[in-house]
Amino acid sequence: MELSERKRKILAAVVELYIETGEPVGSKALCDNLDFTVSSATVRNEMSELAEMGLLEQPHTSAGRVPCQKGYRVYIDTLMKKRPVTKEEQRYIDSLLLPSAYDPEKLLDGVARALAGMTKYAAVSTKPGGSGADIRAIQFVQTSRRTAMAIIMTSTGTMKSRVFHCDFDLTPDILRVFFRVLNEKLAGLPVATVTPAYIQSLAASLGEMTMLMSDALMAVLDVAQDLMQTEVCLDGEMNLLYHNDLGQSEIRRIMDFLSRPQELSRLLLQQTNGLKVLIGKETHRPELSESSVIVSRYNVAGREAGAIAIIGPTRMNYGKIMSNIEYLSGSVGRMLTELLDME
Amino acid sequence: MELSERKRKILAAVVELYIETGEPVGSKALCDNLDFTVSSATVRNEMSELAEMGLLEQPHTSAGRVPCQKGYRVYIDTLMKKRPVTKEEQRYIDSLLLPSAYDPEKLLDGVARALAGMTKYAAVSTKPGGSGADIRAIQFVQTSRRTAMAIIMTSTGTMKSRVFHCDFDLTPDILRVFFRVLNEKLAGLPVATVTPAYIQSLAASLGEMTMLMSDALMAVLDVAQDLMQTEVCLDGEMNLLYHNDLGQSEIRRIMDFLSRPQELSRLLLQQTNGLKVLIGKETHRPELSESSVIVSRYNVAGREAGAIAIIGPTRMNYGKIMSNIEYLSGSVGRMLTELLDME
DNA sequence: ATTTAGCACTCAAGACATAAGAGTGCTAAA
DNA sequence: TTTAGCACTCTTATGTCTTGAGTGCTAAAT
Repeated sequence: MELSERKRKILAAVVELYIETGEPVGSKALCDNLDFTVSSATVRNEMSELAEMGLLEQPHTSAGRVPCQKGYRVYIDTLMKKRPVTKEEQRYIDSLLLPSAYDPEKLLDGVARALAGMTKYAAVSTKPGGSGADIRAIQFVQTSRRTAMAIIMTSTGTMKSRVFHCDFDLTPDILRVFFRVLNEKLAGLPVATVTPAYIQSLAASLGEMTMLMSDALMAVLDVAQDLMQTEVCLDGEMNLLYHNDLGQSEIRRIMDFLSRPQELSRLLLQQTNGLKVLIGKETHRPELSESSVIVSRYNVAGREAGAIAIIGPTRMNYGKIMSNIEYLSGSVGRMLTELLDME
Repeated sequence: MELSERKRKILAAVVELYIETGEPVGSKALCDNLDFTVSSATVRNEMSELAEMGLLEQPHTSAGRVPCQKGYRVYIDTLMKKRPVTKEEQRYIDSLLLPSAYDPEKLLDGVARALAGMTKYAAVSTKPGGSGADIRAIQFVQTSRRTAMAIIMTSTGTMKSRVFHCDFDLTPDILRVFFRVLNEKLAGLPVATVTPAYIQSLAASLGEMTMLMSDALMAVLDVAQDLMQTEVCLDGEMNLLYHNDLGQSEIRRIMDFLSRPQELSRLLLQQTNGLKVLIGKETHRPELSESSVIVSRYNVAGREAGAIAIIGPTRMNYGKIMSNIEYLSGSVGRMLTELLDME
């Protein structure tokens, strides 16, 4: 069936009214919200056809219509007018990000917090993966008689550390050896190089020093693998509690999903193309079959580096939130790119 | 009124049965759970007196009795038999903590996670405060042309960092100056020494280097203040969603409280004396007036260093949880003390 | 060929009544 | 002091009725 201009307007009005009020919208209420005048009967006929087309649905016979997932999809793709971010919002966002502008680790924490605060939904951000980063330096600092901390700094300004324990007393000299050997061998290499196999072969090549260094090597391997893992920042999960279109069990399912960082980051990073909206089943995650995800990849130096997203009920103000996320992800990308360019 | 032996037994039985089932307990059901035989009428009389004394209450006229907060208090103080941790539980706890045994930062994350996993309530732990720690060393690592990272290591094995930006290009030589000057001035001092005033005076004493170092100084100050702040680790907040004696709004209030780390840590750290149970209003926090907090201070080298706690509904299995927390806090204290002794 | 008015129909939600069941409190006997 | 017995209370579940919102259909109007 064709989607006439009038149907499009009616669909848009239904979606917008429903998003605003949360109540199923009836033919009468809808009449008052159209920019042309027709009787409620006409609207009823149109709505009934929209329902047939699978764009609207009725909670029960004598209720108004509610957009179903396909309806939202059409609305977002072809009907919605994007509301640009206001100057105030821009200023607000910028002011939230500025304090951590020089630290990529903290920056993405800040992004998640800002996003959660602005949208009142659950917000996620992934840190720019270690995949592209090189090892800049490896530091060792003694923390007690037999323990020390290995710290890897990367070219992207990320830093990770791990405390490790040796079966012999450490001395500044030993630490210097750790430092010298490992920086000699690893500095400048991509983090991804440091695999268990690589460390193994490195250990083998050390001759009589192998024993001395094995704990340090394991620690460095650990840190490197930590660095390789995409880290996700989560904020505002409890915002979900305040939306009463999410039922108790619905909330639980979302929270369950949010508590699995690998799956979460996979969902976000398999998206592409900048801004994307996943409505309910489009997420292909049973836990999210009644919620929506708005995700935007951010680019660092022209390459997709990470993603930021919000998760909330299907009924949300897409226009506003999409523009917010888009602006935010642009800002983050720009900031990170600048950091990189400053090298 | 006196609390006769029989009343004590009845109170204990009511509390235990209620904790187990979650249903108000009636006189008849109670008869079957007493280690002596009396008629339900007798029990009724006793219960009615316990109610008068403010230890039990009735949700409504024709319902059984439910312990009220004072009732729980008496139960915990004088009636409850502590259930010692089983060997299995010990092994389980130990296995959870061992991986991060050498890293105080991660250890307390692990504790919160373990506690949340075992108890199915929301768990909190505070990291051993920087108050007692000395600065062991300050490292500087360049992260881009004009940014660098300042890292402070403390005597307790804690490490914090901050990226900062300078208005001039950094060189290895400049970083070496940062390193030399700041370690000379600050290494060995208690972290608490590094106040804004102290940094100010330090800056003043640097003569012509003041300009060069001001960004680095501010970063170090920032890190030091970060270190001084008690950090709290939170885990298992969403466990609360699964307890149906907590209503929607109740959960929200608790979550609200949990999201304010300063208040949370204050509540925990103002407790003393090892293990403590705060029932409802005893917390003196309106948000927690219907929940209980079980908190245990842990000692490092004989001094109260931090605290671990769980927060959940008033109706919880105090016996089991108290012994778990006690064991856990003992373990943590021991581990941290060992770390310290290894210096 | 559309659009509209009118009307019968459906269904959810609220109000109200009723019945069942759990548990108490009281009284009087043991 | 304890217990049996019984009346009483209050919740919860169930069922019925009513109301109102909103639809779908039909037939008239444009």
